[in-house]
Amino acid sequence: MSAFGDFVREVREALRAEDSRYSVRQVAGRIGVQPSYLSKVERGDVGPPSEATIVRLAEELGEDPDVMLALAGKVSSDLLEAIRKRPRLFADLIRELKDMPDRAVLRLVREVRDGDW
Amino acid sequence: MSAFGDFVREVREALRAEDSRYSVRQVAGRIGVQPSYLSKVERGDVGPPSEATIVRLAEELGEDPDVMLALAGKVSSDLLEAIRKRPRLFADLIRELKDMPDRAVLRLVREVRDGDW
DNA sequence: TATATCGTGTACTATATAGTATACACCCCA
DNA sequence: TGGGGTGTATACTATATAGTACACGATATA
Repeated sequence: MSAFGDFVREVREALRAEDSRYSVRQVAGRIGVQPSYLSKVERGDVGPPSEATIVRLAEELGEDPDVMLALAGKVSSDLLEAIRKRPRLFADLIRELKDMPDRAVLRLVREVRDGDW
Repeated sequence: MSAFGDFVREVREALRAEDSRYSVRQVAGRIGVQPSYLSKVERGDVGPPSEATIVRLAEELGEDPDVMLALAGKVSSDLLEAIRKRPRLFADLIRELKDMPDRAVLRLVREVRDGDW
C-alpha cells in the first residue's frame, strides 16, 4: 500500500494505453533513474524518491508536483524556504487555516491574488 | 558559523548569567542528550538536532520553537502535515504571500483570526 | 524463430541523520 | 589539596535516504 507508488503506476499505465513510450523502462530513462528503481517505487518496495526526482516524474507524467510531493509525504522546498524565512508569520497563518474548510482558504488565495488591497 | 548553534549558546549563556543551572551539562541533562553533544551543537560542530530535541530545547530556553526550528533549517511537522493534506490550496497561498511584506501577511492572519468573514 | 523490449529480483553502496559513551584537562572552594 | 562541576575531544553506532548495477525470465515483434 503505497499511495505514491500506486498513483504513479496508475497515471503511467493510463498514459501507456495511448502511447507505448510510457513503459517503466522508457519513463525511467527519461527521468534519469534505473528501470528497476522506478519499478520498486511503483510497487512501494522502497520509499518515495527525492524531491528532484519526484518533480521530474511529475513533469514527465503531466501531474502537479505539489500533489505528487504530498503523496510522497513531502513539501516543496521553495515553500519550506518561505516559511523558514518568516516562521512566526507563516506558522500562525497555517495553524489558523488548517481546520478551515477549503472554500475559506480558497477565498483567501483569490483575495490576495486579485490584489484588492 | 552555525546560526542555530550560535543562537542556543547566546540564549543559554544569557540565562546562565542569572542562574547557574543553565550550564551545558545541566541543560543537556534536562533535555535528555549528552553534554558533549549539546556542546558540539552549540559550536556548529555537528548538524542541528532532530525536531523533537529542538522543541525540548526551545521549551527549556523559553524560546519560540518555530523560530528555533527555522534557524535549524526545519519546519514544524504539524505545519507540514497541514500542507500535505491540501497541497494545492496551501502551495498557492504560500507562493502568493512569500514576496509580500510582513504587514500584509500579518493583516491576513488577524483578519482570519478575528473571523470577520 | 531470432531479437528487442518488458518488468522485476538481488545485491550492493555512499551519504546523511542523530545521536551515545568515555575520557580528559581545567577551575573553584572549603 | 582533593572532590565536584565545567566544557570539550575522540571514537563509535544505528537507522534512514536515495539510489546503482546487473541479471533473469516473460512477452511482443518482425
